[in-house]
Amino acid sequence: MINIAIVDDHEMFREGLVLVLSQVEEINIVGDFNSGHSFLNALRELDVDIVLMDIKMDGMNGIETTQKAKTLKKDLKVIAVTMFVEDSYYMQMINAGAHGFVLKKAGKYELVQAIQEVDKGGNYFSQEILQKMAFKAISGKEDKENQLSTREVEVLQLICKGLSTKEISKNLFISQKTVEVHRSNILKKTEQKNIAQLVIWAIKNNYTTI
Amino acid sequence: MINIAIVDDHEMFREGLVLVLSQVEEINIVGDFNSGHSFLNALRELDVDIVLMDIKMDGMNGIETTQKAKTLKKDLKVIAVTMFVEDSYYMQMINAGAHGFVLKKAGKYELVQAIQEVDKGGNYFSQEILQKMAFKAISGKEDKENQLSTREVEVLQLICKGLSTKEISKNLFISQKTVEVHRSNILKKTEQKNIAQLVIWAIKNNYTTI
DNA sequence: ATTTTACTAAGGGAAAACCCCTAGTGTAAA
DNA sequence: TTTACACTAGGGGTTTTCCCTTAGTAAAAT
Repeated sequence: MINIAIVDDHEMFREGLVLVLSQVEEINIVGDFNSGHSFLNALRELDVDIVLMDIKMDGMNGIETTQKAKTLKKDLKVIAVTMFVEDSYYMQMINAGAHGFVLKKAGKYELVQAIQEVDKGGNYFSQEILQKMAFKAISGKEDKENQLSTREVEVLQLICKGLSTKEISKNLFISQKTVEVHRSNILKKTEQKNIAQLVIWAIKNNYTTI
Repeated sequence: MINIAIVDDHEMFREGLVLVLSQVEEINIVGDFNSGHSFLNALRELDVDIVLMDIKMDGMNGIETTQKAKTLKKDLKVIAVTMFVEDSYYMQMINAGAHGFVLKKAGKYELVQAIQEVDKGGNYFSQEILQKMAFKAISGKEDKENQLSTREVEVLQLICKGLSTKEISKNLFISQKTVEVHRSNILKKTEQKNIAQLVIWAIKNNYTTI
C-alpha cells in the first residue's frame, strides 16, 4: 500500500485526483491540502510515502513547500504536478528533491505509473519533460548561465504586472538605467525577443501568475 | 436522473470530473469527450440533458462547439466551465446559449448546485462572475464599444506570439502605420496600458493560448 | 440615400524600450 | 588575495511603441 498526499490549491482538480487515485487498489490517500502551509502543518502526524505537489500555488509554491517538507521528513518522496513543460522550474524542483514530474494533462495511467516508479525508489518524468531535458543537454546550454538573479526575478515580475521601466525604478528605488540593464539581461537569458514573449515565458516558467 | 456529458481536453481534469459527478445520485454521466469535434460527432446518439463545456480547448473552442451543438440539439443545456473570471468571453458563451458558468476552481458542491439549477430550467453563474457582470452593469460600459474587430483580434494574436509591428504588417500584407492604428485601438478598447498587460488580458479573455 | 463602421494609411512627434559601452561597489568563492 | 559575480548607473545611440491628427474606400446598417 502506497500512502499518498495531494497538495494543490485547485479544488476541483484536487478532488478529482483524490477520486481517481482512490480507485487504485495499491494506493491509499492519506490527505489532500489546498496550500503548502496546511500540508506542512499536517506533515508531522501524516503517514505519507509520496506527495503529489502542484508547483504553482498561491502563497507558498510547490518548490518552497518541497524544500521545507524535506527538512521535516527527509525520506519523503515528491512528484511534481504541473501545467507546463518549460525548462527552468523543473530543475528547481529536482534540486528541491522531487523524484518525479508529471504534467496535469497526463492521464490516470501515467500518473499511477509515476507513483509506482517513485515508490520503488526510482524516478519518473513525463515524456515531454524528458524531451526538453534531452534537447537542453544536446544544445549544451549550462543552467547557471541562464539562471535569473534575485533582482532580475523582481524586475521580471514587475514587468509582468505591466509596470514601465520608470515605474519599476521607483518601485525598487534604483535608477531607470539599472532597470534597463536588468531588462536587457533578462531578455538575453530567457532568449525572448520582446515583452510579449517574455510575459508568456514568465507564466510558463512560473515567475508570475495570471 | 440528469444526464451529463463532459467536454474538456484536459484529461486528468475530465477524469476527475467524471468521478466526482458519478458519486452524485441524481447524476448520470453519459459520456466524456476530449474535443468539440468528438462531442459533436457523438451528439446525435447521445441522450444528454446538460453538457459541461470547457471554453478553452485546442482546435474547436467551447463557444464554437456550443453554437454547433445548439443547432443539432436545440434543447441542449450548456454549463461553461472555465479557468478565469474575465469579462469578454462569457458574454459570447451566453450568446452561444450557455445556461451556466462555473469556474474550474469551484468545488464539487457548487458544480452540483449549478447542474441542479440549470436542470430545473434556471441559470447558474459563479459568484465571481456575477460580481463582474454587476460591476460592468454599474459602470455602464457598453459591450459594442469595447468589442474587438476581426482585424484587431488577428493583430492581437500576432502581438501575443511576440511579433513586432513590422513583422505583423508583413504577415497581414498591410502597412506598419495600419498595424500601429490597430495596436493603439486594441489598447484603448481593452483598457490596458502596455503589451505586458495586454498579453495577460488576451490570455484571460481567451484570445490566445499559452 | 445617408450614416456608420471597419479597414486602410499617411505625417509627425513623444515616450519607451532596446542595445552598445564603461565603471564603481560589495560580497562571496577559489 | 585575487577572481568572479550581482548590482548599481552613467553616456549615447537606434528602434519600437505609443499617440495625435487627417483622410480615403468599401461594406453594412438605418
